[in-house]
Amino acid sequence: MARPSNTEERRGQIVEGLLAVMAERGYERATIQEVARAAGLSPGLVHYHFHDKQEILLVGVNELAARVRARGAARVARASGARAKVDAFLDAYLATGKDADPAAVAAWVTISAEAVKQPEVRAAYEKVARKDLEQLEGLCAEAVGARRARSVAAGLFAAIQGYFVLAAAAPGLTPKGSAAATAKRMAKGLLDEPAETTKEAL
Amino acid sequence: MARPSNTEERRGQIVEGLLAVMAERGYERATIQEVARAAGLSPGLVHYHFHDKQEILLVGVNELAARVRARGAARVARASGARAKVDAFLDAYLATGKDADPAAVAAWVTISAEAVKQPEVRAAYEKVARKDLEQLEGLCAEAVGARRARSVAAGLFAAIQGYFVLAAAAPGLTPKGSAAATAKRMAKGLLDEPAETTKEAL
Amino acid sequence: MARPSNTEERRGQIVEGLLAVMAERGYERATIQEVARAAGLSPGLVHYHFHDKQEILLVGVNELAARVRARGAARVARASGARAKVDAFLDAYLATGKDADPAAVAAWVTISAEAVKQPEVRAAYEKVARKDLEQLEGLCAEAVGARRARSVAAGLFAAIQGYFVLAAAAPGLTPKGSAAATAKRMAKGLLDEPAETTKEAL
Amino acid sequence: MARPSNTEERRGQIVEGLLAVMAERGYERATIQEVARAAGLSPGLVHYHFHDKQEILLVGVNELAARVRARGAARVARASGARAKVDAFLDAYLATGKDADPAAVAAWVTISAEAVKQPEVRAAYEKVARKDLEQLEGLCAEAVGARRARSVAAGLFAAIQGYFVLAAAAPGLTPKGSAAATAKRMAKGLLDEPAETTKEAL
DNA sequence: TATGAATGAGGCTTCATTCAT
DNA sequence: CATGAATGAAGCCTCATTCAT
Repeated sequence: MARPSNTEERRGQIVEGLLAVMAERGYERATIQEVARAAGLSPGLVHYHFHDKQEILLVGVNELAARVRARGAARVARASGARAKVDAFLDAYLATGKDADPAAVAAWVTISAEAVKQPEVRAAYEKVARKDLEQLEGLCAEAVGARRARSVAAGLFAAIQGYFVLAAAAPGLTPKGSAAATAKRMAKGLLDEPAETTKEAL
Repeated sequence: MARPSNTEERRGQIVEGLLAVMAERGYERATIQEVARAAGLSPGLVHYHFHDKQEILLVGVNELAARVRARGAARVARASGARAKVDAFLDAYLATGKDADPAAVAAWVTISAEAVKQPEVRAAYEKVARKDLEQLEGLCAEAVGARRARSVAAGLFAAIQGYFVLAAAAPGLTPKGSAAATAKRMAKGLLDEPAETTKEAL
Repeated sequence: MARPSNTEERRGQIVEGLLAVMAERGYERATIQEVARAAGLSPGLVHYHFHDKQEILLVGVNELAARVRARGAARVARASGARAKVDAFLDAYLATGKDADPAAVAAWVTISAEAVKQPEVRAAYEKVARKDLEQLEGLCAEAVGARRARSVAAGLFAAIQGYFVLAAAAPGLTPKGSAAATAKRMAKGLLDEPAETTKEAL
Repeated sequence: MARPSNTEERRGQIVEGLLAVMAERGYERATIQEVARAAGLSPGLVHYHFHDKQEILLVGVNELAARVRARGAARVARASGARAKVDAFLDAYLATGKDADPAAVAAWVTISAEAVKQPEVRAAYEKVARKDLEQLEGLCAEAVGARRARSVAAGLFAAIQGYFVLAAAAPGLTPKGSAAATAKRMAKGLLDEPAETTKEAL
């Protein structure tokens, strides 16, 4: 008698719809109409499953983070040794070729910009970013000690975010395919650096 | 006797107004009304001096780039030696303290996101980014040769952009004041690296 | 074997739900969803038992009237003497303390306003109001004669409606607990007044 | 060069438009489109001069109150003697014939109902009602002393509000033209009543 | 040049009602 | 009878842009 709920499926569709539209139009210009069309649903239904547009975005932030995180976890698990794990992490985030997901990168950059203005988005963004950053920090700490791991991980994480921005906002500006390799060389430089040098730099 | 044109002054005011409002509301939500108010002008005057809103943004992209470039040029000029010049460049972009300009950073991150969607903005963004990147590449080439300079400069430039994003979108996530120091250590690692290692990485 | 119909019970629940929600949100803002929730039913069921939202309201008008009328009838029956019966009537409508029903008063005021715009509601409102008014008129006629009873009853009835409005729309404006006493004093003045004065007033 | 502001004129037109539409459709159903049409303006202009629909209503509350208050003040000023002033007050509010304003009464009843639900409207409603009530209380106090004036004035004020409701929501229910006369007889009864009776009633 | 009112398209959101299950 | 998802029509509000003065 009672209908089986399909809410989770619908919510998933809608979130995917927003991420897809957002990747090419941005958040503000991703109209509910378009999101609904991308999801294959009627516009009214979007607001049946979500309170407002922002709520879709907040779920999207977590969805996007979960996606790359899954890939990262798998790669890191397969690697052995602290340095290798850091490299695996960087490879996962800066994947090219078939693992690359330009739409996801574009959506992520859009989300970053929304985080600048919308406190709720900022909180969600910061939360997932913090989780990823802390994982990277943990990997770095194995190689370089907890004290230095903080800034090293932050630097590598910043490089990742920056590669995202440049890939989405200025394609053709950076050499294709060099991101992961360069990031790994950055990691090598930061992690192999003798301690005394570090002190000077600080 | 025609009164002297104040168009350039007005245009400057308007661009500053947009950048200021955009830093906290984003581009889409920066209304012409607010921009005009921030500029101390009337709304109608905005469209007298600019064809449309996007035109203000395009000028803003260049204005923002020019600002940091001026600081960068001054610092680089004062430095001597290839490595020192690269460090000066990084210091200029990742300045903290009195030289820091959080509003400009927020506006820049917003512009990056607009560049993802608006071709005209992307073109303008890419142009100014390319100019900065090429300058950095030139500095790196002095230390490491033209062949490797491309990817090294791109990596460092990405790190800068990433630090911008994190500063604006997730303040408190990265250690305060570590950006410039870490970036310089990245540069050191990339530029001092023996050539053979590079080959392997590639 | 068909299960026994629970239609009347369900209709009653739904009407109560509407009155409850209407008391704090008004008719237009009382959504079917909320009404259903307040009734402990599913939204779809509401339109199974009622053709549309207005039909619920029309039943609600009568329900609300019946409630106070029951109390009035009981009190009036216990009183003896024309004046005492009028007082009992006023006491019933302007009850305070445990007999007071602020939600019902708020709902009633809302209904009055709906009656201004919706002809069907006006008809229902007018019908139940007329019935109450005629009862009061009958009581007054015992004391003052049919000729004068009409306007006297109307005045007292107006005072009741006015106390309702003020209680719901401007709580704190009128002295607490004075309504019934003052209304009874009004009744005394109107009913004991010598005939000749009346003529002048008319 | 600077355009002369016509904001006050426009705001007035819009408020009149809302009151007019509200009188026959109620507040919720008075769409901005209709209000604009009634005011002879474009819909967009309404939100140029008012932040939102509620703001128009709040101004309308005061406008409506000011209107009747002006008439009341004039009548009361012309009367001499405490009792005559109270009668003048009642005549002003319960005017019939050419002084009657059925649309204003309908709008006022609608406002009362809105006051039940919207706190901001309630505050505005309470404020203007309090002012009128206090004036009436002052007039009553001259006749009956401050102690009793409070409840007497409240009772008469309630009767006025009740006559409004009945006139708007159930026209034809109360005898035409009897309101002012009956209210004045109520006033006579309440104000001439010997003190000892009052004590008992209290 | 300058002002500020005016326009109108378009987006988000709400919600009564319907309907498949 | 019952559920809850689905629909689609409005409505409020925003805002870039235009224009009379």
